[in-house]
Amino acid sequence: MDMSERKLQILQAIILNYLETAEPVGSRTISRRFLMDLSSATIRNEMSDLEEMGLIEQPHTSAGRIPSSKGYRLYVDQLMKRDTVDDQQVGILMNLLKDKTVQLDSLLREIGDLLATLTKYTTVVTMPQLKRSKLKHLQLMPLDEHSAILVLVTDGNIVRNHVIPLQHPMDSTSLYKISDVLNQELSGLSVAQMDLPLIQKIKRELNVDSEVMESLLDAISDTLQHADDGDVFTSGTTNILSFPEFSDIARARSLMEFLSQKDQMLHLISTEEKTSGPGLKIRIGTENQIEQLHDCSIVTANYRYGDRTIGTISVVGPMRMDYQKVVSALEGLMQDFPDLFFTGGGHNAITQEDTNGRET
Amino acid sequence: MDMSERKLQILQAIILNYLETAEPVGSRTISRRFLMDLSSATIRNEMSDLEEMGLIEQPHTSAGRIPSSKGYRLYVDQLMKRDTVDDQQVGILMNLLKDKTVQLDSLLREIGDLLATLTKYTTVVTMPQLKRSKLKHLQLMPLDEHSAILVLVTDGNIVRNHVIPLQHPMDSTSLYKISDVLNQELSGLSVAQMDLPLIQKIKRELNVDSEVMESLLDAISDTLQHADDGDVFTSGTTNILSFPEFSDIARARSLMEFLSQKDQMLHLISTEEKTSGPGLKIRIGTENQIEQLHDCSIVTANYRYGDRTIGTISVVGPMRMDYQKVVSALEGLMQDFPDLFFTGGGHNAITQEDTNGRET
DNA sequence: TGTTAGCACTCCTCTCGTTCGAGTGCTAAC
DNA sequence: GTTAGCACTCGAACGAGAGGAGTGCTAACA
Repeated sequence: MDMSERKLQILQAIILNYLETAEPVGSRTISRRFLMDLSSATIRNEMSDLEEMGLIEQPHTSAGRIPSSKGYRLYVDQLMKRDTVDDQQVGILMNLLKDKTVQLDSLLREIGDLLATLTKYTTVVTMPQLKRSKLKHLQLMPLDEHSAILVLVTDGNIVRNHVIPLQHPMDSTSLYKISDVLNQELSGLSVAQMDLPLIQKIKRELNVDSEVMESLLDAISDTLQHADDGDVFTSGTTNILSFPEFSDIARARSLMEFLSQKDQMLHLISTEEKTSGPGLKIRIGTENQIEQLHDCSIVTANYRYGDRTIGTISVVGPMRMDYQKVVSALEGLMQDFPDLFFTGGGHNAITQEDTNGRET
Repeated sequence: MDMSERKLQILQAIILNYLETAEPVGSRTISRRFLMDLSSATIRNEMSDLEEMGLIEQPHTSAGRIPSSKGYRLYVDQLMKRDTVDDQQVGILMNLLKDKTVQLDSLLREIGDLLATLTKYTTVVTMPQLKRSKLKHLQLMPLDEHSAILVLVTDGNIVRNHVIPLQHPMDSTSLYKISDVLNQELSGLSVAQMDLPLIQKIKRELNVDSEVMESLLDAISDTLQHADDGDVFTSGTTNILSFPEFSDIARARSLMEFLSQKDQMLHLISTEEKTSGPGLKIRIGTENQIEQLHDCSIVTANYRYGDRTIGTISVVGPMRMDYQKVVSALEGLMQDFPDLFFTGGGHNAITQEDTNGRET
């Protein structure tokens, strides 16, 4: 079956109306609100075709139609207007953040909050993983007799700190001295590179013989190896409760619990990250592998440091979500923070990994 | 009307049964399940009295009774068993945390998570405020040409960091030197004490004349003054969705949104903090000032550093909550971390501020 | 005097049938 | 190709009625 211009108009009308009302859309509604020069009967025929193509579906016989995952996919890829980026509030608010020298993690948090309030959906931000970050500066600080604090400044001015156990008390002067040496040896390297062999090498080079020093180095290396805090920041989860598709409390609960399980989210989104190019990535309904997300859509942007992707910012909402608004917001964000995003792709940058959706 | 032993038994039976079922309790149920030697008619008479005393209430004429705020208050103050503390799982799990030298804030987070999973309610932990904390150690670290990082270690090994703008680039050696001086001057003081006059004094003492130095000190003082991050950590919010009293999604939403507004929570709980003594504090239903919490109860423990209260750990649940379990869990916690809590009060430490509840 | 059986009454909840209306598919006419 | 008309479907809304849990009151009993 071929795809006429009119069919596309009708599909778009259904999507628009369903976005507003969250109720199945009937032929009459479209005839009155969108295509006044056509009768409902004509539209009925076209809708029948659209259903056969798998772009819309019928909850039950005597109901209107709702868009399917495939329908939304077509809308997002071909129909959606992509040029209204900057007359959003985004720009104004973003500018507030832009000027300050900030730490990447708090910037990301603020962006997450902002996107959640702006879109009224839920945002999920994966924080940069320590292991993949490069060390800028390192500093040992005295804490008490049994421990010191190791402060790490990495890419994007993120500050992390860990308690390091001490075999024997050490004063701040010696801690400073060690810090200096370690800085020379380690800064510029990624944390993942700071493995045992490297530490051994440092030990040899420094001709470390004192037991104290040796145990300290071991403790540091141990801490770095085990510090894998792929943190996830979520904002706007309560927005979920205002969508009619989640008026069933069990559904709402299952989704919210899923979103609050950091490890799961991390796993989910980090698999996405690998597959996607510079632009936005949209996953619609059943395109999501995970059961709980089958009636949700996720729009994801990767953020970078230098030329490496180091994390993602996602907006999660019902499949019915206002894709245009979400995409605009994210693209506005990407324009406003060119240092944080790849900006190669431009308009046609929306990518889709593989169409292994499970529509009928 | 006088309060017979039997009336208390009946009240307790109602509370117990309502905790389990979340449904109004009838006289017949009590006669069968709790007081088999009394007929339902007798119990009806007693229940009528209890209602007149305002301890229980009737949702509608032909329904059973549910406990009122006042009823729960009496239960908590007089009836509840208080001795089964340590056969809980608490102890075992807590021990995992106890050994390590940890930072207070992450310890509190873990405690919050633990209490939420243990009680199946929601926990709210207010983090120590920077202003009220004492400085242990301070360190400036180079970041880039325009900024340095100020790392503060305070009471409880909490590490905070702030970006400090620099007028001119400074190398790490000079930053170390300044750190040393500031450490001598400031460590041991509370952050609130580090106000402008003190900074001025330091400037004079150091005979600071260089513009660079002066602007740096100003920036530090400015940062400290404006850093008021009374953070709130919440865990187990989704548990709310499993209580029948919040099966109405609007109610659930209103509560969850309230709990996620950090500033509001902070305000709410910090007013509690002032009024309460060493032990646990329980606020039941309408005893809460805030509308959204009128059918919730909150059990709060203050935690301390040295002899100052610096924050609170609260469990929030429906008014029907299992007070005994929650109190046990919190008291177990307090026993396991004697450094973190005042342990003067002991058993009768539950306090109540003022009985301005609004029961009929 | 306290306890209990009995009974009328209330009122919520559940179920079932009915109606209503939105929407469809099909057919025939334009 | 478009449209009017019509029969049909099916969910949502409504109301009546049954059922049941629970109460309060009264009268009898120990």
